[in-house]
Amino acid sequence: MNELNTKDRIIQCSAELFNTYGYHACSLNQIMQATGLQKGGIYNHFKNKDEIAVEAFNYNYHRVIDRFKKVLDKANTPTEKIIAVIDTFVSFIDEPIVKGGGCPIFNTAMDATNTHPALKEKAKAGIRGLKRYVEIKLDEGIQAGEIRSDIDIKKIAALMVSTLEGAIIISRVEENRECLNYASEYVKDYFKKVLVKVDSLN
Amino acid sequence: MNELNTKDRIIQCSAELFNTYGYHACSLNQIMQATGLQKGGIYNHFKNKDEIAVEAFNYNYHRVIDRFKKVLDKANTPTEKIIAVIDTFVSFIDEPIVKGGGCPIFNTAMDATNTHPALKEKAKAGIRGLKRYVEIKLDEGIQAGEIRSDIDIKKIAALMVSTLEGAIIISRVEENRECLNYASEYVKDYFKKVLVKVDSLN
Amino acid sequence: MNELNTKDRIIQCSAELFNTYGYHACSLNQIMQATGLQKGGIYNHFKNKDEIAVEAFNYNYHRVIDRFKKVLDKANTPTEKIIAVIDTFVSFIDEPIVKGGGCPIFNTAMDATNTHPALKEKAKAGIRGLKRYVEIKLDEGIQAGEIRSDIDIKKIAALMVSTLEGAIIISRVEENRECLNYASEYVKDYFKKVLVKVDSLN
Amino acid sequence: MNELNTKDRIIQCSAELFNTYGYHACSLNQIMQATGLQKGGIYNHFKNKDEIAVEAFNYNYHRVIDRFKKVLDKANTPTEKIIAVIDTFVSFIDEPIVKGGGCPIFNTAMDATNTHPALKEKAKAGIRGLKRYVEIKLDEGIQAGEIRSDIDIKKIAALMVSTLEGAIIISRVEENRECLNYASEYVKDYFKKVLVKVDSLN
DNA sequence: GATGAATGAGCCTTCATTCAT
DNA sequence: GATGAATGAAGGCTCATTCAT
Repeated sequence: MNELNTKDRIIQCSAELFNTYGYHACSLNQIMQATGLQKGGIYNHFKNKDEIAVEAFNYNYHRVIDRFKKVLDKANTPTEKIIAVIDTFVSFIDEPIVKGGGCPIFNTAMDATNTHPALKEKAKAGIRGLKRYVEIKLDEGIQAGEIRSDIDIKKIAALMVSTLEGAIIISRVEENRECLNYASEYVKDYFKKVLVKVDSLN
Repeated sequence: MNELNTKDRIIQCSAELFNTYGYHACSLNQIMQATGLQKGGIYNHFKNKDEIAVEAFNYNYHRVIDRFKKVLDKANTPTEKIIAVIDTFVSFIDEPIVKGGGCPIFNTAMDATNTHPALKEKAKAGIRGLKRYVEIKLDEGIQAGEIRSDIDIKKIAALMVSTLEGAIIISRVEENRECLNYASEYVKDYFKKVLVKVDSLN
Repeated sequence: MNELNTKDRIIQCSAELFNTYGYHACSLNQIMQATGLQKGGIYNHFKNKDEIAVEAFNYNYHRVIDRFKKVLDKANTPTEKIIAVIDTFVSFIDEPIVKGGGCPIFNTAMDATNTHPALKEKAKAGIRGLKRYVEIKLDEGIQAGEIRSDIDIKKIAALMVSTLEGAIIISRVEENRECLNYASEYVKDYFKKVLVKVDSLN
Repeated sequence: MNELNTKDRIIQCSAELFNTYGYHACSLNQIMQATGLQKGGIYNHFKNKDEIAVEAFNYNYHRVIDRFKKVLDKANTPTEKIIAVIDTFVSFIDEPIVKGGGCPIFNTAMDATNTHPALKEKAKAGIRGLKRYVEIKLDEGIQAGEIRSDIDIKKIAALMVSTLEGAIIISRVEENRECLNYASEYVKDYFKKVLVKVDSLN
């Protein structure tokens, strides 16, 4: 039960490596070393490096979503959940989801944009999924009457993701939380002051 | 005067290639093909690929700064200049500074973070330079009495850069302006409504 | 009874593949795919690829001999049998004995000559067997008094095989019957005009 | 002048290796060893193994044609030239044109038929060239009035090539001249007794 | 300055074979 | 008998770099 089959072990190991180094800078030799398998042992489970990369991305994507779910589970009200969403983004820097740090979805997006069409599409869909997740949480807040109903959910979600992901990239490069703190504070403040209905705060 | 020396030609060509493909996915063969030079012709000017990459980054960085300067030259007041700063970020998607698209500073930052320490430091300094540039423009606004003097310049600049760069990444991957439009509108609105002194609008 | 055991199925499948691609260009993966077995399922019946190749050759060799026997069964006189021998060679192009076409004995001979000593010996013996078969048919003609008794059986048989096999190779490559038709017509004509006793034609 | 450039050296070495082992059984490591070059040194001159194989075939093909030309140069009359053609085929066994033995054109034809379309086409054209060469020599005999003018040149040439090439294959596998001797004697005899005009022998 | 042949390590992938299940 | 995971050598090819010309 605690045992992991080989294919999954390869996926987990390479998920870390791809997130750390990117597709082209991560070699099969690194995956071999990380998994303790030989070339052939890896190719018994995947037909080529692309397939590993795609499955590694899927794995990382789900870890991102799982992190959101896990953190949001502890939040009770829609308002709390939105705050939890923001905190989850912040956690990408404090406790990276995957070795290599940052947000694996955006890391892959950048890495694959002009070099790996299939992977780029996966990352693109991943970004859409991330925004959609935020949109849903905002909508739940509206349905619950906690959030103003006159806002443009899509725009707000896009803004939140842009700001927080942009800040994650900066904080990852600068190796400090400063920028992400600014973003987190600001977005939380904006949410509380602008989006939350006045009477719901009472 | 119109002629370009070989070294600069190599830098320009590889600046495009590195921005498009990243350090590891861009080979010297591609640079050879782009420049029309042979191996030796390139190595006469640089001692290795790293050196080319570093100079290519410098070149791209200055093109970014030049773009800001050029656009801001047309703005008269500090307030107009801040708006122009925002518009410049937007222009990264409409008229990419370098082939490959997006912001070369952030592209390099992502590419080099775990794979190329020297280049990462360059990108880190580049991001700092970008934020500093915005800080200076905000400060000029304060000095001119157009912008509220009680704001945290560093924080505001960081937020602007985070939001707009995050949106640039998304728009680049999604191949449409939507996300960047949201960001641009929002940041402009925030600037006008929150940062600009009330009486300065009269 | 109609069922085929696994070992024979492997032999038949690989006989086709080896005749089509040759020893080195035919991989175990192809044999796996053709037989529907996995690696182990094949290695349960053969200790290595060589053993499969040898048995596949045997199988193909016997199919060649069987084809001769089957066609010659319909011929009544020794003279008719010689003509049938020639027609059988022609049939190698019209209705290939094995997928991949041509004569499996000569195909293997060419494939194995400098690369696979054991297989080469098998092919060498196969060629000898083929010539011997023709010699026997010629001898039967002599014994029956239909063929001139002063001919050099060995030489005639060798000539017939050389000419027809050479033509088979050409026709296989050219993908048309032209060359083999020439050879067949000529050899038949030679047989009738030179080898058959004058009085036996009356 | 006696020096050979690297590309030609690669071609010559691999021409031998391909003729000996065939395309699939000849590895780049063998070519490396034979030429004394490293991988990269080979790939500086050819874009891939196919290109080497094609140029190696061209080289071998011309060596075949050159052998014919060289031997035929010593023959004076058209009749002598035809005899010389036959002797040239015989020489393929006595003094192989290329290491590996036999006729490189037919060796390649067999090797490439189902595995290497491009090479097969080259071999096919090579066989056509060989037959055409014989046709021309026969035609010269007719023009000179030494050979009967009522023969079907195309058919006779095809028969000669079939018989002699078929015999070369057998003699190569059997490692003795017997079969080729039979073929050579027979074809010469046929030529002298049937094709040559009676009065030209006086 | 520029060439391009040469290096040799490294790339991704496939190979024949083994063996615990 | 059959599976298919694992091996590890070898496959063809590309890489960044060097250097004699």
